Amino acid sequence: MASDVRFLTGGMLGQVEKNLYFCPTSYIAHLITTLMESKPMLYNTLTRRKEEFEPINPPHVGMYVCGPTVYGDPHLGHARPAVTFDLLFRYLKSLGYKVRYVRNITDVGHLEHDADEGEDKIAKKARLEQLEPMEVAHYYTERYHRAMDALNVLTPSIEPCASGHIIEQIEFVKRILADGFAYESNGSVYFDVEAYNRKYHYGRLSGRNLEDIVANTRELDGQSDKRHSFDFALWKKAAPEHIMHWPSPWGEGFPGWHMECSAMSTKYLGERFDIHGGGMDLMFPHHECEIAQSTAALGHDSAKYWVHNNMITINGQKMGKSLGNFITLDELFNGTHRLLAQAYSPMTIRFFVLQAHYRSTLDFSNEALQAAEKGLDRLMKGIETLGKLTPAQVAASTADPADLERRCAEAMADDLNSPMVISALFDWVRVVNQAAEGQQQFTAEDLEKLKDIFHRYTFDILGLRDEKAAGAAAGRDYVTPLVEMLLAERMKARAAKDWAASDRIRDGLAAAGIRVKDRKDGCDWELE
RNA sequence: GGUCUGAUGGCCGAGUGGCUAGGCAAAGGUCUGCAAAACCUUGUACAGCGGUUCGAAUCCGCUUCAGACCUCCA
Repeated sequence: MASDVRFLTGGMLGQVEKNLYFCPTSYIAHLITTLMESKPMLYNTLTRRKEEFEPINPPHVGMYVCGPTVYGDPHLGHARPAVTFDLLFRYLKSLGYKVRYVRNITDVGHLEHDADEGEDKIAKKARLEQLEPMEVAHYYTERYHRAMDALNVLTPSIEPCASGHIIEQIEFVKRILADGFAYESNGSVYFDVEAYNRKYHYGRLSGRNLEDIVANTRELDGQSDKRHSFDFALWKKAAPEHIMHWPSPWGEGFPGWHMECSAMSTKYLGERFDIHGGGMDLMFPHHECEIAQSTAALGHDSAKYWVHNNMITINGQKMGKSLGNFITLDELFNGTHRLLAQAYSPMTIRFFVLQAHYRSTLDFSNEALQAAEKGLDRLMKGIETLGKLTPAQVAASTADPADLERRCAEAMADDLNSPMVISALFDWVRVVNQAAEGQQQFTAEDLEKLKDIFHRYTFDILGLRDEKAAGAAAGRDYVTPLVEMLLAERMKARAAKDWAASDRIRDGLAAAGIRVKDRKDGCDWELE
């Protein structure tokens, strides 16, 4: 396949042309092979450009993604990073990498309103519902897992929770203190941003510098233990009413929010790892602080590529808990929300997310979801049709499946362009449908190739699932004999031009949720 | 106010110097006894104004509008 020049993109061809004049044929072949094996491109927030993805330690890839804070039901916003990084996880695995994917569960340390004065989110929920904090965390972690299963999001390799890594976090804080980038104050430990900024650059991920941050951070009112308003907590002293606290060298307390990610990514992926992901809204301050913490403790960068997914919006505004405009995944699946015209299946949601590029905002609307639902249906039906195609007795196929493979591979390699993959698949659904009508022919070999490509990209990489087929399979087996019998009767009636009887059977089946599809040679049927 | 993104046809949404993205919706046609399904055909869409260029939706400048972050958020 590497010798096929059609696989080359414009830029590649340019390089080939430049060298064409001086090179022996074998070298050109080598060049083409090399270019064909060029690495996928991934947008790195740190450099603000697409970069070739090269793992630090191939074939191993370490990926850390910020997971949910488990104090509420998972909503549509959570589906975006989950699906995005599931796509990346699946894609990297399909390329042959051995990926260790760590996605954390935040069950302590995440404060409301103000990073230093607010109440812990889990603890607040526990207080309001009179539950043990661990009950709250467990309940919503379960809910999250169920939603992720429904969305066909693969379980990460490791899913550590913050409360289970207090010791590691304390050790991490000690390292930062020892390196002189933190200070203890009244039982709490704060990161010394100024000291850090003298040696490194605080704000480089989010494109800020300390002066901007100083100018835009409100002044301390004198009540705080912090030296500067922009310093952030590594360890917080627990107030007497606080219900979640652990012993530490600085007294009873709990870790700062940003600490868990630094400690757990280092523990499971090492001091240097490949990918760190999360929502764009976490860039500042969370990821910025994480970089500062890790760099302060380790003396160097920890993550090589920072990947951020954009937000899902509703009426152009970010969908979020704090704005109160979010729709939970359960509500979506059941259609129980005032903004929903109907229920949407988990695969519709997944497809909806995948139809937009992960770095673009994606606007929620019933129209958009309904379009996704129908589009997904078309794709699934196309794959079903493909499964029923029979090879033609021809020397060559009328279309080359390699075209689909190339388009899908190029799209994925170009910063996970799932919309382009879907677009290519749709183009080929048309080809498949044409083949079913006898307007295209495929050799047995090409047919197998085509099936493999469709399955690999649709199911393995995009992670879609044919819900209808799966759900209908059992019911279909059950009703098949009866339906076949009725359809045989209908065929007889049609042969006798008894249209009334024919339509009576068809209408009856339709009422039972069975749609009859007439073909030239007989008929087919499907469950609605 | 600071930093950063974006504005694409009825809707969603790719693309980013010359070549049809795609889906949904709509219209016409083919097939059919009629439907359904499928297929074919149909949309001079790139916020506005300038500039660069043989050529701009794509690059540059300005304007308008929208959004994100700067306090917790995926």
